[in-house]
Amino acid sequence: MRKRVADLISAALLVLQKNGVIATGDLPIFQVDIPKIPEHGDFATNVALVVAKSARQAPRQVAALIREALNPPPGMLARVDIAGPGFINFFLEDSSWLQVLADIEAAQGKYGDSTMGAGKKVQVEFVSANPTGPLHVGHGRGAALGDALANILAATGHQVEREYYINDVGLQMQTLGLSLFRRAQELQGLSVTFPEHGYQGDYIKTLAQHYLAAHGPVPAGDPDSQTLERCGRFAGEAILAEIQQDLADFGVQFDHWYSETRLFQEQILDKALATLQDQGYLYEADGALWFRATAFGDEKDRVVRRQTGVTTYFASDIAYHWLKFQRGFDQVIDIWGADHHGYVPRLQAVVQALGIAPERLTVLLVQLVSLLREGQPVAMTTRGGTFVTLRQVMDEVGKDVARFIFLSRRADAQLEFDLEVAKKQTSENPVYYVQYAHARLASVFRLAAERGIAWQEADRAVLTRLSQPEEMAILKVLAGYPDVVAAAARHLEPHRITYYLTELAKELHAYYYKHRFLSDDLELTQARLLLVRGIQSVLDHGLRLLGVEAPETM
RNA sequence: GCGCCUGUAGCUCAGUGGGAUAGAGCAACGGACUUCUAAUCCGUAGGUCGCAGGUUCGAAUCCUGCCAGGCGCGCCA
Repeated sequence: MRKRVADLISAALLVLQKNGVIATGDLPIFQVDIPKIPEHGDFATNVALVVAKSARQAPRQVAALIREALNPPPGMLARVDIAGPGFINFFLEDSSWLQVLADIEAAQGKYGDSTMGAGKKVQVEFVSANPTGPLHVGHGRGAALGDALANILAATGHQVEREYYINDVGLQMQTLGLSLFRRAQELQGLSVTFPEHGYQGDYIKTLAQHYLAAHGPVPAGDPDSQTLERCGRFAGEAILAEIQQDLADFGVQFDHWYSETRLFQEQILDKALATLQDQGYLYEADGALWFRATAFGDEKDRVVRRQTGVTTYFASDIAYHWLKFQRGFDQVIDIWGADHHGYVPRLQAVVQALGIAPERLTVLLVQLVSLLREGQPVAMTTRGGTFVTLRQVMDEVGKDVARFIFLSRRADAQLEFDLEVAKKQTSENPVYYVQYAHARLASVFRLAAERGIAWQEADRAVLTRLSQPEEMAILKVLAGYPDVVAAAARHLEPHRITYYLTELAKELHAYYYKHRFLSDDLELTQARLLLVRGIQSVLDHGLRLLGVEAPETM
């Protein structure tokens, strides 16, 4: 609907260009907004304010000329006002909003989808937690965000792949192996000193039991390298399996689980570093190999291969991102915890050094989640092993609640998650508000079916029975949905969907309270069923994007 | 010390590439169930948009400085 108005204005501007009122050339960029106040119409544009300067006339005069030049189809516009400093306010005929319901019906459950990303291949890499411990709430937020984002990008026509990068190489795996080894020794009654930087969570003890059951007793003293590696691999694989189960239960399906090990096995690291070498961005100093990150604005150069000859984690990331673009993604989105933000400039530097346009890599930083219980912070230390896992949160409040709360904030704002509030099945908990709207409608349709009410196509004759203010308000909200999805995709902000759904649910609840849908007036009943079916369709679509269930009953 | 994020109602947060009188939920207060699901609805009250400058027709939004909170600044991952 907004687009129809914008097109109308563009056409008018072309007329004015031809008449020499405004400068020829590209059309100026103007906005068509939905005003906050009804008195300002259904849509308002600032076009006259934008054009006024080049036309060398007062904005209100320009606005009048534009209004003259408008050529709307019959029955579309009720009124066009010029207001304030030169805004043009459009008031649509009520009946023109009814088109929305026909649009929804025609889309067959896909109203909100678009083709804006057609032909674009996008990778969303998220969670990617190291397989050294269970997923915690912070990972849950990243999971909800990445998954919803991927859904939204897919709905807007992008070709999307979800990927999880497994850091299963390096020092941390040795530390993990040693932690397991020492716990195993403890279980055998040997007295040990636990490694200072070891993983202390209880889950390591459990894994040690499993290890002993599978491989038999461990020797006293320090492990040889083979044993250490076996312990590390055992723990890593077991933890990864658990992570995969957690994510599956959280409703997240990855297309690829990419192991860092492959970067070595398939010589990808060598190829990527060779590319940088060819470009002249690598140099030797102090016995190490460095990447010249300062050439692209990073604050210092970064080591790629240590004095010891072992490559760094950063080197793996160079290779991994080189590979991502080799794999043909137009857009690569990484979702990281905000504590890694210092890492962004060097990775952006790598992308540029590889000759890739920097805007093709987007790193989304997810701020941390602080967990509360009854308003009191829940203590969390990462290494110490006292943290709340995603599994615990899922068990306690449910997947849908957790996802909805995670998606009810901008990613770059810190999130407070109160377990007690999330557990309440009350209005303090917005997810139920939206789900309830959907279930309520399902209930209405069940009853309508029982009463044998005939369905009706969304044709004009029936729909003109919709004339109540609540009905007009709903139509306008429904008309805005495609814009919301598109904006969520453009800005990579799923929370826009969350807010929209809450608003739509509010419209439904108010409408439901005030008017009966099923009445003796068959035509009116059919019209209202069409309207609320449109609502249900959009609620369902939006909740699906968020990865939250749309229940039939509650 | 340097860098990134944040600062909007009592609380948690929205605020659409600068727009007209800054919004929602919760909490508070007052109302509404013989009805298609009250997990709902209606109403009241509540804000110097952290502070100070600047840019312009117009700033919560852009720029600069300051203040406060969070997170980073390894040849760790």
